[in-house]
Amino acid sequence: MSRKVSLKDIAKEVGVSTALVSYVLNNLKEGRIRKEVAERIREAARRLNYRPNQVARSLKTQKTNSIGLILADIANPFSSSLARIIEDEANKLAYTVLFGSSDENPEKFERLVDTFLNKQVDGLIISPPENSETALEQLQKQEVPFVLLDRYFPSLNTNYVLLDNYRAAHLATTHLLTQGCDCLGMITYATSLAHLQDRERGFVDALKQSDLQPSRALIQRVGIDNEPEEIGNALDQLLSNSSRVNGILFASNIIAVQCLRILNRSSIRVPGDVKVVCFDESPFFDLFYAPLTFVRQPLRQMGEAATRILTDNIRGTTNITQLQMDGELSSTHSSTELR
Amino acid sequence: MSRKVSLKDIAKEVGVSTALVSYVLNNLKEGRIRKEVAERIREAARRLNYRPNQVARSLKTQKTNSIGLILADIANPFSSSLARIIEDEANKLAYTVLFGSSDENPEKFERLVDTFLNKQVDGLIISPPENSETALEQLQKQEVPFVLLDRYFPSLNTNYVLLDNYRAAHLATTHLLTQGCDCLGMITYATSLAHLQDRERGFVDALKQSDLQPSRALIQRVGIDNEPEEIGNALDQLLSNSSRVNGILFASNIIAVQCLRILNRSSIRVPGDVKVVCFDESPFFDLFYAPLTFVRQPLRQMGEAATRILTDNIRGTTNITQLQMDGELSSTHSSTELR
DNA sequence: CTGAAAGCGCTTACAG
DNA sequence: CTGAAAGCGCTTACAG
Repeated sequence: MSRKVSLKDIAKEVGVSTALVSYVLNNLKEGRIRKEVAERIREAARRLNYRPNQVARSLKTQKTNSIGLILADIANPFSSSLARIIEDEANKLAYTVLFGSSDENPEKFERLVDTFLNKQVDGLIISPPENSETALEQLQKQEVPFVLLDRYFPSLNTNYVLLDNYRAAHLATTHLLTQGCDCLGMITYATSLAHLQDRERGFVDALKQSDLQPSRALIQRVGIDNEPEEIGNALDQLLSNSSRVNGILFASNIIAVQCLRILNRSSIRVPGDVKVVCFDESPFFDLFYAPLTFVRQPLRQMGEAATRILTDNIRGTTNITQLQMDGELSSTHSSTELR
Repeated sequence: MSRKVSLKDIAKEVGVSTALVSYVLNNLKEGRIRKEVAERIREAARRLNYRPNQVARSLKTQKTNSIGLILADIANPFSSSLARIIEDEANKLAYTVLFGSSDENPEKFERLVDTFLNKQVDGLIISPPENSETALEQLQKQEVPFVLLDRYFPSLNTNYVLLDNYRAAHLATTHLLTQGCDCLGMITYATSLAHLQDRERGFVDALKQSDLQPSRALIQRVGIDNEPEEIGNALDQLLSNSSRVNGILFASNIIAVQCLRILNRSSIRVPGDVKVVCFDESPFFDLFYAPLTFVRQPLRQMGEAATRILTDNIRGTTNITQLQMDGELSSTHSSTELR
């Protein structure tokens, strides 16, 4: 690459100090620099195609204006939707975002954190995997600004922004009951992650508290790596003769899609034979022949809040913000359009 | 944040120069440093929780080991799948990735390029919007390593990796013809983007060259911003009485989903009333009641190739690589599983 | 085997 | 209004 032009080059060109060039290009000391000199500096910068080296600036200012975003898997539509919202909000606040996928693997997660911190990101937005508490405590000890997104650890007093999963699951379950289901099933994950346990508790409590107590309720748990076979087996269990459920709550959109495709193939009709409610929304739910009911997470609010809380922390705020937002029950064929 | 520990702190602690510390921690001059000293340095680094400051390193080495990824919209599953593949490949090659969405807007695109270059990324992977040729020529002039992904400009001699869209569309169209469609439609974008024009040419040429010439063939073009209404109108046009098509090629998965949902609601049966082939794959296609045929792009090969070509260029290669990869016609209910 | 020193490209307190 | 100079935290040619 042809040598890049630096402040020094401009200074030489114009015949002033680099300090002055820096002031002018950063619009500092506005009134205190001769208009004429300022203009010559700007002109030279333009002419030489000057590009401020943010790396040098970062080294000096100890700020990179970049944040790290760690999700389970950016290829998951739920994650990429959040990523997009965070990107927009971060850009608005003059931050760039680095991203990484943890694959639910705490070691990989720690490696990502390490890489990002070495790159001197100003803070992190994290959807943490299981068993990452220690790593997060480490971050707290090092006073790295971060906010958890979508997930949290009750044992840790950190910033977080997530759905009120208990209420959402409660709502979804009650919906199934009022739709007349008397034998309910849930397919969720075998995990210690609190947000998923909240969904399970919401399911169970809704059943307990309802007058419409189902004759049976079954919970199937699959691995968080979403093995299609395992999900298929879970569904089979719920639909087997001995436990024929007529209402199912799916704890994620991936579980939902996997199960709906199986229902398609087995010609089990929704909602005729079995009613379902899914967690998370997807524009693709519209492909299903019947309207699907799902818990819509307020993704935009969540992403924006997480980004704002993070940047506030970066800029010095020390208070901890914990947000549980309400989801709403929605249904395709009435939902917002895909873009 | 409690002051960070630097090389200097370790040097002081151990009683050696920072140079030595640097050598040891970078595993340089292996044989030429006393084992005992090296061990003491490593131990101190560990004990003090030393974190190498990549910003300082980058300033000195003129390499950031990060690449910028610019897509149309990271929230689009097609984009996020590519992003994930690129992330993995980049990590393997010791690069971190920054991302940005252009929203098909050339001004926004240029801003992103600018931001990334100011951050001194070592190179860019770009899915360029319309009218970004000048910006790309600029990059060439500045000798910034970059590779185009999914899209290209025939007028520009740049690296690129993309589907052979002409052949893929040809294949898809021929498929519809052999399925007995005698009145074909295509819904694509009104755009100068070459990869989409290639799809259109493939469609048209397949018709011309076939013995199974359809009685009519219609092309509807919608804006690249995917206005649902516009897509709906396009579909209406194809299905209106005067031009009742029985086979449609959708130029993107977004167009496909939008149209399939409308077909769902209008109770027009696929493939009974109309057969369709979609571009791009989506795990969610499985939600559709009937098997869907689609052009599967070799995303993994594309993402990996783009990343490798870029890093090769960063490391000094100067040759230009242009790859058009073959897509294959695939169908849900037989495709790989969703994870 | 090891160290002193320059320098990457900025910012910014200080001095005038 | 403007400049000289230190310093951010590294790397690395050079010298010994």
